Amino acid sequence: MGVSKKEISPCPIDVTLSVIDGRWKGTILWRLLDGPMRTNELRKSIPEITERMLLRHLRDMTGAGILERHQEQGLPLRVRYSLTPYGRTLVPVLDVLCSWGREHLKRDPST
Amino acid sequence: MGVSKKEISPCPIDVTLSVIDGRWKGTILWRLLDGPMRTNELRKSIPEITERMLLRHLRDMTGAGILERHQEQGLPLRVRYSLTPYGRTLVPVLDVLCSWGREHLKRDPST
DNA sequence: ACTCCAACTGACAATTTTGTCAGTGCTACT
DNA sequence: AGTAGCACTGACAAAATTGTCAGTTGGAGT
Repeated sequence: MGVSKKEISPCPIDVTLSVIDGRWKGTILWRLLDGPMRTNELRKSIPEITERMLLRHLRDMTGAGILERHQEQGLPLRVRYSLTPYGRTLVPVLDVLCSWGREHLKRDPST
Repeated sequence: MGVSKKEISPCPIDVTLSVIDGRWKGTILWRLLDGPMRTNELRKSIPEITERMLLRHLRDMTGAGILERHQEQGLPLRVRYSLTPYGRTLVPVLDVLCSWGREHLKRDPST
């Protein structure tokens, strides 16, 4: 048998996971699926996260091109984060992760 | 507006990710998509992995119910790992991760 | 007998990821 | 003037994940 492509190329599964993982990235993306949110809204909607980690993950994902930061012009500082068009290409991925997760929870509620 | 379900339940995306992630799990699963493999075959097909880490991830995933260990009866010790029926429910998830990863590589070959 | 291989384990170090805590700049409210 | 909120950063500690290295068991090969 020939040498499969798998042995010479990086694993595409890992490529995707490297964009998506991190303790809170899944949760953040899950929130943003419903639309843009402000920094503080995100923080309040994820009570266990610390501000530090939220910001860190937001920056990671912004750097990866899947989120964008909108700073509303004007008075008090208001920043909204949303999926970029490129980030929206992840929606099917997230949906599939989400539904498998739900099934898994039914099967094994310990998680 | 009411309290969304998101604020009171664990994130199902994270549930899935917790099963799938770890430095080498994606790669291992990718190999096993093509069928059962022996411990050493896996090891050779992933040159950068250490034996220790391979075994550790295999045990994690076996414990999570997505892989199974078959010890062939008999003479030299031969162990094969394969996806369980339950683990096969992950195939669509892995496929989607895989194809997004491939697209991402085209776009951003630095990964 | 000696060496090798396959599968596996344990002690421990290095690295990476998270978390804690304090602090900045700017605006709004009273 | 004092307090509070928002977005954010840096220094550093704690914890989790990976990696290194040596060692075990049992059969096979010479």
